[in-house]
Amino acid sequence: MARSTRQRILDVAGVMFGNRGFDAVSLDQIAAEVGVAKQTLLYWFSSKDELIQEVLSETAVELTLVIEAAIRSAPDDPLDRMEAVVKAVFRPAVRRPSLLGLVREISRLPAEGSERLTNSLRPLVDRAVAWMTNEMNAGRLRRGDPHLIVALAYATVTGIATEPEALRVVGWNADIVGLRRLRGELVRFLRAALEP
Amino acid sequence: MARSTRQRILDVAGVMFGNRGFDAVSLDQIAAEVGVAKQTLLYWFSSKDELIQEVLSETAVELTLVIEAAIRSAPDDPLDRMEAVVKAVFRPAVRRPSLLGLVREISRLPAEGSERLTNSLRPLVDRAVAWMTNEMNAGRLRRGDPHLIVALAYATVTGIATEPEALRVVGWNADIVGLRRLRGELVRFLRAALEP
DNA sequence: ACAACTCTCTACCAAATGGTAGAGAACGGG
DNA sequence: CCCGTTCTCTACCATTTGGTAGAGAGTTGT
Repeated sequence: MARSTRQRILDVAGVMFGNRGFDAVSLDQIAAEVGVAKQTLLYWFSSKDELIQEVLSETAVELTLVIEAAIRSAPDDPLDRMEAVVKAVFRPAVRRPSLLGLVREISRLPAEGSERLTNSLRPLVDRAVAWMTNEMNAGRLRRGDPHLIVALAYATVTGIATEPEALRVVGWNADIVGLRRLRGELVRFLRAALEP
Repeated sequence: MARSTRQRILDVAGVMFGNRGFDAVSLDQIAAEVGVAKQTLLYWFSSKDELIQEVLSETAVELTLVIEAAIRSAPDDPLDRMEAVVKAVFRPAVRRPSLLGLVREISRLPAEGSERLTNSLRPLVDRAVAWMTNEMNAGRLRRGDPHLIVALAYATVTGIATEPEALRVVGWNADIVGLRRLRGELVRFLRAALEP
């Protein structure tokens, strides 16, 4: 088999935790989905808590890489740059809806566990805040509290990507056309919200 | 005791489900928090599923009332009206952070259960979409797909109100000053996003 | 006073949970 | 060939889960 057992467990656990929540998914269910015995999970990860820790830090790394790559190759204009980041995150988030669902799971984890995760994402956040402050001072973004604006933009993207129910209520379809329209509307929404 | 046992159970269950998720909370824990035996819960609600159904429909009714009251007494200008609704939702949502957390819980429930809930909220959504369409045609709101704009505004409000972790990462404090600043920033964000 | 009803309790139960102990297959290096 | 390591397994365990059975206390209507 190409991917190692450990990696397959991480992948499956990521999807299941992200979609249904940490407590709602049992080790037996994950094992069944992977196609191994539960004890194989406990060989690779000494407990359920360690498993989700690994899943979360893998997710954090993945998101960080995607975002940083998007920033590096993005144009200089702040709104174009924001658009590039949103599009970069949107692609994997839609292909794997559990991705951002996992990030949201953090707030439900015991404090010690979530601490590590938020710390690993903090540099990214700090950079975003500093960058936004600069652009505001340069008059290229609407003025406001950069910390809260970053949080609001994050909340918008994560919220819309993790709540298929809300989208279903307004009659949205998850086909390719629907996805493109959603992404376009999301980008325009954020552009309007951030324009000076 | 003033509030009936049934009502106390509903209140406690609402808070616990909203904060920690349906599967993470056991009937024993709810019963202990209420101060009764688990079997008292099962006397009032024949199963855990029925309990959360009741909690959710109570939440839906509460939200609907709050929003409709805000709309009725709101000014005519669409942005002012939107601001009135956001402020009206923000107050109970902050006093009881589980409120919007519960709404998010819907997407993790079995389809049949979430169906009823989304149906009970649908009239509200339909009215919002129709209203937004009118205002767009009158040139008083930025043009766009009204369905998706409604979903995006909802995602922003719900996202920001249900993710204390995200706010902690950007150094936000949950005191009264912090709350007012957050509410102000949220309203300005949405205003900017919706302005024509 | 008595019957009926409302409400909460103790005592259980089968199933599922996260986790332990340890056997055995597969395999590479000496 | 054999020995140690890596990996996955079967068998088991204590605890917790949602849920049942039924007793008994309090209240109400007649």
